[in-house]
Amino acid sequence: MSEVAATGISVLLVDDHPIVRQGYRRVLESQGDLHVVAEADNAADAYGAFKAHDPDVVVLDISMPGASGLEAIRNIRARSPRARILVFTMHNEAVLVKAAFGAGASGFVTKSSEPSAVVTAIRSVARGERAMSDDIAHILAEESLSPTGSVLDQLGEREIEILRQFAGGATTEQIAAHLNLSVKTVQNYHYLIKSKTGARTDAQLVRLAASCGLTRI
Amino acid sequence: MSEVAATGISVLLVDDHPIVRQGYRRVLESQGDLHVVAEADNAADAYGAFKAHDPDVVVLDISMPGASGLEAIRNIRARSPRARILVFTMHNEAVLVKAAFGAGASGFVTKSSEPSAVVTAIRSVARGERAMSDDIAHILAEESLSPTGSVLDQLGEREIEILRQFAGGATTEQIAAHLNLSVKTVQNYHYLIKSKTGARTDAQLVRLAASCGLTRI
DNA sequence: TGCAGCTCGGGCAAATTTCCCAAGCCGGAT
DNA sequence: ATCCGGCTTGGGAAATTTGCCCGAGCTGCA
Repeated sequence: MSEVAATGISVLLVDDHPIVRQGYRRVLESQGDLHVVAEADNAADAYGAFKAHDPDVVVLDISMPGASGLEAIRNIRARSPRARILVFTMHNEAVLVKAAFGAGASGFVTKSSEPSAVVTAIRSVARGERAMSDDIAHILAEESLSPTGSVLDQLGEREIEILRQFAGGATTEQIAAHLNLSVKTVQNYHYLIKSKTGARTDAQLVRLAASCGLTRI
Repeated sequence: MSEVAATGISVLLVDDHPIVRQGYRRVLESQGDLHVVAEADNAADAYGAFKAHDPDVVVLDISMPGASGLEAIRNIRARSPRARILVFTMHNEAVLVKAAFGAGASGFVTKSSEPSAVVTAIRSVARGERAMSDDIAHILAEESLSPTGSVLDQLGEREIEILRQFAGGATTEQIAAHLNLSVKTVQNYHYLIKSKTGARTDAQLVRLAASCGLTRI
């Protein structure tokens, strides 16, 4: 592994937009102590690049959600528990942030942050510290004060899975077949999810799922 | 106005993410002939910055959709018909592209394009040419061949309005009350819209509406 | 004039949603 | 060990909605 103090901080950049990667690369390299040693344009390639270059920090954008971003984090951490991963995305849902940290991320910075915030966060993460941008901290703080946590916290695993598929456009039959359940059970879940979340309409459910990063539109 | 050949191309950068702007700025300036003379972080400020700096090209990102991006384009073009605007976004829906050109954009490049594509597009647009990235051209070409144009083209005004409200989360009753229609009529529209668009599920309908910019999530 | 398409709504069988209920399971608290 | 609570799975029955067919009034256009 690299000696941070001696050689600076090596960074693996994961983002699905080439131009965005190039931009970040320039911003980071202009700092002097940050070196982008590799790039990947999708979650699947991220681990290969990580193994090949053993960077001090992985800066992972990925338009998220879906789960591919989270999977990439888990993927890397599962095999290299030492890995430092900084999530850098335009999304700012509390659920997403929690999920990212839960999956093993060391930091979470939104794109609305000052450019310097990313750089600072990378250095913090490289030192083994946790890091997040101010807006994320506020959102998390706000959320921890409100009695009602994230909407998804009220839902069980099965419910979340069914909500995801439903919001993705699947019919009740398709979901039932997919999960090996009776149509009736899926219908009941559908109803249960609506009551739990307070959604009165399927459309509201879809919007909810989307705003929680459960599905991308 | 500036002499392109003599002074290079001046660019106004509009993007809501500061770090992204900084990245683009570096990428563009490294080209030698491109100079970022101003930045704006929202559609509303874009025109002010345009008037103040009279750039050769406006590179406009804006997370879109909504309409704020389109409004910014119309806004600028309405008062400065000479303005060259290059839309640069991660969205690639045909409807959005058409809307952008319809609003007066000169070019449309997606973020999935090669970095060089943006630079090339900026130069083309500065010369007064139309420009678009390969993927956009393919999507438009594909669409022009399919008998079904944009999904929204098949829908009447009333249908679109009902679809918008429905996708926004309104119940059938609310829509009926809002538009002074019988619930039955709204139900019939709901059904009609589904058959016309081929959506089999309410969720699919919402996604469709969102992808057409009919509703923001 | 006549056709075509949008808007509006009735009707009715079939499907779905809405609730209520029960049972098995599992983990944590007593 | 036992009980409680929550998740998961489904049945049942009434209430609604959907899927499709229909007719009527209106407008624009050939």
